[in-house]
Amino acid sequence: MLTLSILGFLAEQPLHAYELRNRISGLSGHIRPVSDGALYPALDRLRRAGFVVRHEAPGSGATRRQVFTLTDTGRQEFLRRLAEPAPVEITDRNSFMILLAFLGQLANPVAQLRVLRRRLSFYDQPAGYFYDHGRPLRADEMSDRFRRGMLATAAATKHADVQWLRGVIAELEGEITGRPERVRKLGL
Amino acid sequence: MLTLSILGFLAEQPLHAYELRNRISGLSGHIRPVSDGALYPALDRLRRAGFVVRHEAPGSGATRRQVFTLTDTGRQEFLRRLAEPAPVEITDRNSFMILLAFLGQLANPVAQLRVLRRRLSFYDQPAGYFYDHGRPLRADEMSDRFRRGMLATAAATKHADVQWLRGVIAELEGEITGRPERVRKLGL
DNA sequence: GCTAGCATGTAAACGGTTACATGATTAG
DNA sequence: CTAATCATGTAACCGTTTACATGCTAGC
Repeated sequence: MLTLSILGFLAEQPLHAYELRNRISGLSGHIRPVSDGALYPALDRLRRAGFVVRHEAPGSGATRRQVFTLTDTGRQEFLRRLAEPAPVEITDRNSFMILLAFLGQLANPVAQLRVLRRRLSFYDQPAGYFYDHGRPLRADEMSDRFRRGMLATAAATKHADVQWLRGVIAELEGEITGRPERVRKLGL
Repeated sequence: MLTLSILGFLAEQPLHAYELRNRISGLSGHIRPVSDGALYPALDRLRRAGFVVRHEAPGSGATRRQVFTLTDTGRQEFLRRLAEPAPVEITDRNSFMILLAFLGQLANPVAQLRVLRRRLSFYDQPAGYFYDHGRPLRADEMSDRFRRGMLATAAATKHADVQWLRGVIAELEGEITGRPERVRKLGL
């Protein structure tokens, strides 16, 4: 996920590591700030893989900035990862949010729809959290108030997510079917 | 977090690794099933640390089960980790949910309250996700619909969490102040 | 006959956390 | 004068993922 965040921000504009760190930390709501020990090696892996190139620039302080720019293959890799996310990037909400932050960079709305529909279909399968003899327990069967709270807040989150997903999917579908019609009309 | 889940389930009853795996996977809503390569080494670390003991039992199939039982020091460690969670276990929602799943095992409601209040106070600080020249952008200032969606669903989640936290905190506070009064009344 | 479930493990590779190391500038 | 911010990095340690390895039983 760190790698995708780096590629995503660099796809917008070249940035140096320090600025990347701030943006990535902001992306998670400062819940889990990136550590330098993760960021600098990650940038070097990307450089060795040929996805970014590095060049020096003066900093606002004394230390010179190492500015990273996405290469063409880096951009291809980024778009591929956006369009074909791994299963965990769909199921894990934190990971999906990072995907969502950069989904707008996927130029094709059909590709955007594919990702959003995968997330929505994941929500189709009901998620039972606790089991008694293999049977998932319903909220009202649970004696523990904290576990009931888990289920209640999870349900609220799911509801909000599904509502939004349905809305944005309908919006995109309208734009896709709407556009060719208009083009046809204008063309005639 | 894997370690806390293991300790939590073993605090309820002795279990073998396979059963633990099922419960831990269920706990996350099957979003991120535990891999054997994480579970078995984790159990062995706990055994070497003296937090669990292992003994054999017949399985339903051919392979014999390795049943793990929490030791007294293991239970102490578990309760300590529940009562004094690391910062990331408060800020990261996934981690906090695991904490919540076992918070009922903390016998003292005052200790439970301390944990819940820490989570609530984390929500006090506003979370800006994207920045423009250092200034956090509001949802209506953002041109990207997916990023607006991120903020919207995050706000809904936060709202549900805060509502629930306030409710359960008030409930616990009532029980704490209520109980001694009744005891006093009965005592007189 | 085959797949799914039950049941336990190991090893290599990878990536992240924590701590260490350095040094200039700016605001209180 | 001191803390925060800017700015870049390294090294040890730790835990997770992924892939490999084995073998029985029950249901289709």
